[in-house]
Amino acid sequence: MQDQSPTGALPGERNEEPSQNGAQRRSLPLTTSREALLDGGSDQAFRELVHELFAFLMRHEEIRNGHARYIGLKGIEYTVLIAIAHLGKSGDVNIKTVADHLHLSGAFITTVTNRLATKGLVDKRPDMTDQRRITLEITTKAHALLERLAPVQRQVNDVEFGCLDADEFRCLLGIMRNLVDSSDRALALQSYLNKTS
Amino acid sequence: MQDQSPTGALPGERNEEPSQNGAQRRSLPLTTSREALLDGGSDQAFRELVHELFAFLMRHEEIRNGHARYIGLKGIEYTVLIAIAHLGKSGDVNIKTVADHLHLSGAFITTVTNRLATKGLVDKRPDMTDQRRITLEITTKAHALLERLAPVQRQVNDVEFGCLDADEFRCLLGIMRNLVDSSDRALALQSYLNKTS
DNA sequence: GATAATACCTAATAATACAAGCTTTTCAAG
DNA sequence: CTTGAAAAGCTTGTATTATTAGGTATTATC
Repeated sequence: MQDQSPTGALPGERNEEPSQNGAQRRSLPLTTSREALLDGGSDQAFRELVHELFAFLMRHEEIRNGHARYIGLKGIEYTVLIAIAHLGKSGDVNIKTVADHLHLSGAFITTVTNRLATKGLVDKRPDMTDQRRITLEITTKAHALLERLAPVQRQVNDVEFGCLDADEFRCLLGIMRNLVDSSDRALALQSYLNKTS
Repeated sequence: MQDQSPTGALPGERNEEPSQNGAQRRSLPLTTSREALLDGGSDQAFRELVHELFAFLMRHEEIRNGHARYIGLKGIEYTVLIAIAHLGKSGDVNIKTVADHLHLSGAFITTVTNRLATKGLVDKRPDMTDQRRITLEITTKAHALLERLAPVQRQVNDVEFGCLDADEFRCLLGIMRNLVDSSDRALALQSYLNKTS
């Protein structure tokens, strides 16, 4: 699938200098110690998961960029826009809400939402009860843009997630909900370990 | 969890201008049409999956950056380094192999691997059978670096993926393998649709 | 050989994201 | 009241990340 060794020639000629070739063939240290993730003491499958995760992640991001491009936005602008719409379903949305959800800095969300406001896609109103805050809402114009995108987006999403049946979908959703929380804990641990080094 | 509306005050005052507030409360268009991903005709759960996916993705990337920082590398340098080690298990690795796997441009992989080579972490040797190609290998020094990282990495990974039991792990790995392929197909469809616009 | 295609490199450029410092507002303590 | 700390958001400057364009060398095809 990766077009590995497309030369297909002279297989016997590899590794003529074994002294140079030792490092990466040697076994790498374990990257998890959890029983459930190890298979006969090997973390091979876990490593593969991590790599597949990254590979999917990059492709998914590129698909997002494509959706964005279709309606004249940068990838990150599209991401912030739909995050505002998404978070808006369960309460008022402000800069910090979005920043926390997307795990980006508040300063960055400020600049992106300003760009979106200039384009008339996001409405920034001061919060009634706390004048420091800005309430973010997507506009009717943004809604129309998302309507225009939807037909294409549906087709692409149907292919991207075409491999999922209903059970796998439920399974994946449950796992992802948990992974977000456990990742936050892992980040906290990591920063603690780095501090005490 | 998101510190939504921490003011906790005057809940009755929201939405005093309903005319401004219509857009984001209105129902958004469906983003998938697959039966298996819809729940009573609603794509709400699917949307949530997409958002959880992104949220996890950002946290996972930050954890990677932390691993990288621990051994004095940039996030992308660490990523490329372990990709070379990973791909090296199933054949020779060259610039294009890595670029395809990570879905980055060959030019970018060139600059990153050059940086890694300067640091003595990657060995770039011309391929025996095709002199245009460069065979990439991680060095003994890089191996030692990864050994040093491993103890910390294990602890952090154990927490990050602490929510997975053996069944969920198997399930997730299977799904991810499929998702990488289906994403590639989705990207192809997207670029086709954009061309015919 | 001539031509096309591929692999890689370099340089210039663009997109992305953050840190530091600032203003304003809120809230709690005096 | 008022004073000070903390929080929200904005501005500016900068670092990182990644691509595109243009170029060379090599291989494969006719």
